[in-house]
Amino acid sequence: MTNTNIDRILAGLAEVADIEAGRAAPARLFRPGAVDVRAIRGRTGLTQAAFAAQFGFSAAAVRDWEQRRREPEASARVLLTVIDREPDAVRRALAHT
Amino acid sequence: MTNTNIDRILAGLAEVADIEAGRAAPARLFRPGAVDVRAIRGRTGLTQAAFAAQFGFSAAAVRDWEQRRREPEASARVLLTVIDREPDAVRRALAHT
DNA sequence: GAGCGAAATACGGCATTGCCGTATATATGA
DNA sequence: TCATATATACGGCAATGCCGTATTTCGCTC
Repeated sequence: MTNTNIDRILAGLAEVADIEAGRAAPARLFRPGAVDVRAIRGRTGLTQAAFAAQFGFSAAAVRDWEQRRREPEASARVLLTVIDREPDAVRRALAHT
Repeated sequence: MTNTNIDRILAGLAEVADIEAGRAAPARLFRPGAVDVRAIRGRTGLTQAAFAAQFGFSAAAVRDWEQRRREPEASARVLLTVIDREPDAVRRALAHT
């Protein structure tokens, strides 16, 4: 373990360069940043409770997100994005149950 | 606080009866049960790492789910269901970023 | 069959969220 | 004004998210 950490740093820098040059794929293609839960819900015209019920969230989670007390997990951010952009597809997928 | 707990139990039973009779809506319309992550991923033909990268999960979460070490959150279960049934819609929604 | 690399399994461990419950505030309509 | 629906605020425990790494299994070539 002489210069293993330095090696790792160099490898990391090389990877960043590769990704930026398009020679490699980033670890996570879709990196969901912060989502505006209230805005997304607002577009659906639903109350917090109804929104949670329709899309399988717990009401508590939606509350915490809109109050900015908690940040939605990566999975939740992705789902919220899909709800925002393809709401009918989400409803179709959930209706089957 | 004499019989407040008994009251609550009775109210709960009444609510269950209402829901089963169709007179009331359950707290969560879509209740995503257990999902078979490996099966869903298998249908996509992706490795754990690629699956995670494509849909915004962390590789660690996918690993934990498939090893049945952790159970995916409600949001993740819903997203996995949507991925299974409307994969193109999910890709479309995520491509915009 | 041996050897190799990719993929998956297994697990320790801390930070963070999920989720529940309840009290308070803020509309909105009768 | 009163009542109801909706949203805000927050304490608190259990559970997952996520990272790191060691080990095992799988698929392939030689």
